Amino acid sequence: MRPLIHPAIDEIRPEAILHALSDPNRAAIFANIMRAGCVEACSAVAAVGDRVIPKSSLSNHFKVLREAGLIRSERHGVEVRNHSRWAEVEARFPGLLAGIINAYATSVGEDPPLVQDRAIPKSS
Amino acid sequence: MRPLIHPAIDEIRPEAILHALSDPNRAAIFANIMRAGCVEACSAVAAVGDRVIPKSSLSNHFKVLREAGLIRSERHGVEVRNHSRWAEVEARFPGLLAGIINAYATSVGEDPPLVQDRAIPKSS
DNA sequence: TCCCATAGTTCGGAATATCGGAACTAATGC
DNA sequence: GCATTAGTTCCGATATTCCGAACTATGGGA
Repeated sequence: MRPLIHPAIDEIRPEAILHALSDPNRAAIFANIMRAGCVEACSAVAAVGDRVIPKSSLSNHFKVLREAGLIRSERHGVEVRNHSRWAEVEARFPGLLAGIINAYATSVGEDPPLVQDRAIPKSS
Repeated sequence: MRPLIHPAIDEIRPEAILHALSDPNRAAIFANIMRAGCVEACSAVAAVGDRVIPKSSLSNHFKVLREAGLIRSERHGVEVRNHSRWAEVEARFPGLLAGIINAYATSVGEDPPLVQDRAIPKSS
């Protein structure tokens, strides 16, 4: 299990961000990470829309978001916590993420790609 | 040779735009269409950066941009003229295209994906 | 009208990427 | 030790991309 890889802020490329967010599932996960106080475990995502996502696919989605520079992932014991890197990305590419997230929000009227949270087990 | 297909403005989806522009070649072509007075023939693109693009690939790039709703293509005799649909897309997804184009422009310092125009033959 | 040149599309196969089930690792608790 | 939970990795099936070659469509001569 190799360590989690994060690009430095000046290594982040627009094409990687666009590719990562061109998948509506990943865009929904990323939007959710920002809404949910910037922390979301992989296991907190059960489904996007009405489609259940297998965990190998979820793991890969988080990897793509991470390696695009959109999130920062840290292992905490057995789980991984994901933080949005919005502020860093916004500083480097002003308006990029807002434009994308707003565009998805605009098109939600026709096709809501909302993340359905899995009930988090007795973690308190 | 089937007719050129353009989505209606309310059929344009953010994921299609992001996918289309997540390819630096296509992003460079699109940026060039906007810079060059919103008209550019397929044959006017010879290369992006130092990489020559075969015309079957170019044809496909224009198709992806067109079907994402980013450009409008019209046949004029033997050639095709491409117009940016910036204004329409901006009206539906404010800030999206500006954010993307600016992001690529920002990262140009490290890796310029500029379109090299082919000399247009005696077309006047 | 026939022929040619030009602009662009379509075909098809190789290379590449994505998806997801099954097996695996790593941490924690009993 | 064994079980459970969280997540990753492996790998085969499927889908996508790339690009050379063949094709189509238009316009312009002779």
